[in-house]
Formats: sequence, structure tokens, C-alpha cells
Amino acid sequence: MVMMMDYMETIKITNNKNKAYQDYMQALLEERRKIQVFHRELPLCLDLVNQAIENCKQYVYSSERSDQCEEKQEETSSEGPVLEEFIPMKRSLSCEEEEEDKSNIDESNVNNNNNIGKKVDWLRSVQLWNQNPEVPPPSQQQEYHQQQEQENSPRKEISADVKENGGAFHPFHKTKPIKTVASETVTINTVPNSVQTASTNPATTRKEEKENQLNRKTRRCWSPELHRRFLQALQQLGGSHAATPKQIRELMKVDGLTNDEVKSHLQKYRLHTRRPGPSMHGNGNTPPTQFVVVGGIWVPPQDYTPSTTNANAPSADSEKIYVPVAATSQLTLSLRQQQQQQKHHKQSELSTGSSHSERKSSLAEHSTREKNARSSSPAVTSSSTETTTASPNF
DNA sequence: GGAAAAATAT
DNA sequence: TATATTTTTC
Repeated sequence: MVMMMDYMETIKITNNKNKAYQDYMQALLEERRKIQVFHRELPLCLDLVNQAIENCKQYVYSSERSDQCEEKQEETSSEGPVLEEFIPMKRSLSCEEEEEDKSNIDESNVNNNNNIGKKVDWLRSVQLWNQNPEVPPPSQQQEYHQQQEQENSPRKEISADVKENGGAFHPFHKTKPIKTVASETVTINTVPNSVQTASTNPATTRKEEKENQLNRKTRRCWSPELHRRFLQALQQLGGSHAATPKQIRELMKVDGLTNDEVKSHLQKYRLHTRRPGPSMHGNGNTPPTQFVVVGGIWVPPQDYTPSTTNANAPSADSEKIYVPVAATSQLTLSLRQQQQQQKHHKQSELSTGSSHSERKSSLAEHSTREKNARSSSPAVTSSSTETTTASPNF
């Protein structure tokens, strides 16, 4: 009786494993279908997958047959099924969970197949990388993976929220709440950054460092608040092209802000707002559109109010305006972002002052490479193609 | 205003 | 170390 129960149990396991194999085969077929697109580039992969499928088929077939045989033998034989027979299958199935053990090349096709599967996955990820703006470029993938590890939330949430993978612009740091600005001239972030790169670069002598410090102006740090004022001024002056740096500076009413700094910022602003975004899966031929970036998302200006984070789908208009990501998305900070901010903040505390914490914030978006814009800058500045999909932070 | 150079970040 | 991004300087 006990043996009988054992046997029934074994059959159940067998069926389950067959089922697992069949599922696996389905997966393989699916993979093969995808690989076939790359059959020229990956002929061997295709081969291997085919082999694996064949083996799967054979295995399932043979095990079914052996099941039938055993069922027939059941009446005549008192022996239970040979469990060992399933061990290889189990092993191969568990390979999916194991890390690849390269020393163990027993060439079970299924095992091989795992590698193929991974390759296919890799290829797929490349596709996503090209097509899906949510997947950061390689230079940011490390951070991206950290995100993935730190949170289980789906990517959609990331996209709805502000992404932090930088891109053309680095996110603002928001650990330090910016105090509300009075209507009069204010001092926003005008404190020069403390010694930059001092003692961090062994190549430069102390003399050089000193000289640099003396000669070179400290970097202007464009805080979200500063940028917000910049945008306000821009709006008042009729857009980034109508406004001049001097006018902007006067409207901004920020102590210590120079025309050059405003000009530089304006330049960057223009550069990014006009960037055709060739790598952006857009063809760069799209007619000019006008968006406001709120929380990393383009929204039509009419839907944008500086104090809200209400972001809607982009729509066309005349000229788009960038809104500092951080300035409008503070409410959307996720725990992960806060963690990252803490991390970055820690770093910045060790090195420099506010500029680091500003730049290293975690509120960013995937963006086009500025290089693209620069490489085509002559056309860029004159053309009106504005298919920017990046959301830089200022 | 624009672009090269330098500084900084990844 | 290489590359990208941001700011300064010309």
C-alpha cells in the first residue's frame, strides 16, 4: 500500500516534470521564433535552440512512452519506477536557477539552451535599450541595475515618476529643501562651491590648484529654484530666443549671478530644447512642438502650472519649455530616490559642496546624448526640429 | 551668440 | 580609462 502511494506520487512528479519540459519546449519555440530574426547573425544560436527543442521533444516523447510502459508493468511488476531517470531532468531544470557553471560542460542540450536563452534575452535587452527610453544607456546601466535591485516596483512607476538615470542632464538633488524665495532679489545658491577637485587630482600640483582656484571662476550651480526663476524670466521675456541674458538676469533678481552664467545656462537650455534627438527613435523631422517638462514628462504648456506636478501627455504647440525636474517633482520622490540621494549626498559631503548634491540628485530622465546635438549643431541651431525626448534637468 | 576648453560626472 | 555632461572662457 505504501509502495502504491509512493508510486502514485512518482507518477505525479513525472507528469509534473513532463509538463515542465513541455513548458520549457514552448519557451524554446518562442525563443527560436525571436532568434530567427537574427538568424544571420546568430546561426549557431538558432542551431542550438533547434537542437534543444529536438532533445526536449525526444525526452518528452520517450518519457511518455516509458510512463506507458510502466503503467503496463504496474500490474505485473511490483517494482516502483526508477526515480533516477528523472534526475537528469530535474538537474537540467534546476540549471535555470543556477549560475552558469562553466566548468561543468556536460553538454546537456538543455543546459546549453540556457545559455542561448540568455543570449536571446541579451539581444532583447538591446532592443529595449534602443527602443525603450526607460532603459538607460550603458553608461548608466549600473545605476539602473542598482535601482532594479533596490526596488521591486515596475518600470512604469519609474517612468511615471521621475527617472534618475541622468542622460543629457543630471538630476537635481533635492535633499536640501530650497527656501521659499522672496519677491526681492535673493541669494540662491550663489555661494561658490567649495574647493573643487582639490586634492582629488594627484596629477595637479598644489601650485596649479591654487592658480586654478584663483584664476578660474567657481562653478555656478543651477539649483532648481534658480532654474525656476530662469524659466520665469524666460517666460516673461517671451521665450528663450527673445530673451537676452542680461534681461534674464535682471528679471531673475539673483545676487551674484552674472550675465555670462545666465548666458551659458541659456545656451544649454537652447541646446537641449532644440535638440532634434536623432538617437531618440525619432527621425528628427517632426515639426516643432512645444512641451513643458514636468517631473521628467513633457506636458503641453497649457497644462503646466509651475506649482504642480501634474504631468500629462505631450502635445504639440509652438515652443517647448523645460521646467526643472526637481522643482516640480518633489512630491514624487520615491523611497529609492531618497536612498540614492542619501548615497550621493554622502559622497558630496565628502568632496565638494552643494554643487555635487545638486548634480547628483536622482531625479533624472533618460536623454539623448548631447554629442548628437553637438555633432549636428549647425543644423540644430537653425532648424526647428524639436523632437527632444530627453528631459534634462537644469 | 556660439563654440572651444576645462571641469566634473558616470 | 573613456565618454558624456555641464560650466567657464574666449
